[in-house]
Amino acid sequence: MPLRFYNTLTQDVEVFRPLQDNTVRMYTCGPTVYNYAHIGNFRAFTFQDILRRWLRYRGYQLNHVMNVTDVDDKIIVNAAQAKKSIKDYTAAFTQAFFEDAAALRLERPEHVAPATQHISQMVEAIQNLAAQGCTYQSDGSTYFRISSFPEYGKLSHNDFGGIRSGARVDVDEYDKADARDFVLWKARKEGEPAWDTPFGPGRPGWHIECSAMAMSYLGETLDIHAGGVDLIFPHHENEIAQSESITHKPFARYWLHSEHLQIESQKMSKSLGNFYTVRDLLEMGYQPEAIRYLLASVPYRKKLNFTFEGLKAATKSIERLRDFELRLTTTKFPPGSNPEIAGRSRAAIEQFENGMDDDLNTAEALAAIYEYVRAMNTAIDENRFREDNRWDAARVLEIFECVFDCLKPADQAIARSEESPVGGTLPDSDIERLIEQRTAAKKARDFQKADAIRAQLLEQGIVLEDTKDGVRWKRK
RNA sequence: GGCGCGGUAGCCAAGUGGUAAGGCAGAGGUCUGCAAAACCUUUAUUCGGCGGUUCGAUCCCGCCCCGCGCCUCCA
Repeated sequence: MPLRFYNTLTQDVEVFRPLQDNTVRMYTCGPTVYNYAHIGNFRAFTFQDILRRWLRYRGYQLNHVMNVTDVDDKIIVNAAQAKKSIKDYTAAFTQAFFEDAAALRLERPEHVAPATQHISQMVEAIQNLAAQGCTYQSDGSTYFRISSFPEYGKLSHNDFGGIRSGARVDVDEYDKADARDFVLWKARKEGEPAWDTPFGPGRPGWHIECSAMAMSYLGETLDIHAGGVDLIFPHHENEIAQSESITHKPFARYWLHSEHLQIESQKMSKSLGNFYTVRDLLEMGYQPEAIRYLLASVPYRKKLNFTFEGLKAATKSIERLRDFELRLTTTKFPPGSNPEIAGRSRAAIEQFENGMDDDLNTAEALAAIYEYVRAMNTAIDENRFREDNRWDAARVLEIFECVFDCLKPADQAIARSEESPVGGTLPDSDIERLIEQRTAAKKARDFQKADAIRAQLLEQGIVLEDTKDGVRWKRK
């Protein structure tokens, strides 16, 4: 089965094919840098990362643009409260965002587009819309006239036909002709940043940046546009209205939306205090790979119930896979290759691929890995695993890592020094020497001394495992 | 009210018209000087409830109950 995605536009699962040759032109809605992004935000960004990685695994070249909204109401308010310039304020949170993203091993898109660096493209887009009669001005602001776009509502599947200007709209509340009209350009206000334009000084409305930047980097029709479900309406609906009014062509062919993350079955909110950032969780001592694994392990269209129990389970799951990888690389196997193992490896890869191809069903893909790992552990226990089968197993783990990227530990020196400043980093040579001493003690049947050495190493975060091929150790 | 998503074992979570993947946790066991790791067995006669279609439904249809999201800024 070919690669398929659920398309919000058609409400159906569709086979994916890029418009032009082998390149996928993709636009995703990035962060608004008014604060630290929380793990709910990062669920969406992790989904986008998984999407990127799987597209590439499937042989596509990527041209991915992500915007950074660096001017909006909240930014203006927060920066003022922090007594910082907009520029300094957003620069700090932009940097923090990419630090967190790096901790979660999110690939950097080919283009990161800050809104304030693309004002001219937005101005051009608005002028184009004005020329086509899709806009009007009111009190110095420029609005998009929704009645000029009959298809409005096709993404969110809302029927706005019945709602006409004046019908149920409180005309005093807005300066808009129709309650659903949205602002393209906000009139200048005292104390707010503003740019001079042919249609007056002011700053961009939220939606226009995505249309303008997406089309300037990727052309009139994108292959994929992705974001969180909360963006379907009005943001993406408005993007379609703007873009298609300009080009009269489809703006994006596949619309992919990730579901929200909930915390302990509740909505995430500041008032409930259940609002976690990546750095909150890292400070609690959780591994970034575990956060990534947890966010990636639940298929993106399903609500993800974040719990600490789940985060701990993710940590243990990764440990199991790491232990398997360690066993593979440290065990001595008889020479040759067992064709049964090779065949089982190919089957695991196929199952993994089938899962991912099915609208990025990561749960299915993971099941393939775990079933495989258990089968291989059994094969090793029963001495059916051969030297050359190492490469079969390594290939399976490699493909897993292409997507999940959580086996290689983060910089352990840093992680450990934060967690246990006393413990420090014991050099490998010291560890090896202590292990030799313990082995000698064991040989002399001095188990008390042997266990003391093992306990001593454990205090340093070093776990020993006796195997028939000798002692294996790992950092906890 | 409109639009949309979901309710599967203690927790997380796949899935199919023919009788329930996987992970974590729990219990028992094998192995081990003891551990660790690994493996084995075990944990849903049952998939929110009630009807219907069908030889047969967790999966299709209807109704109901519950949770969540969007409809204003929001991943």
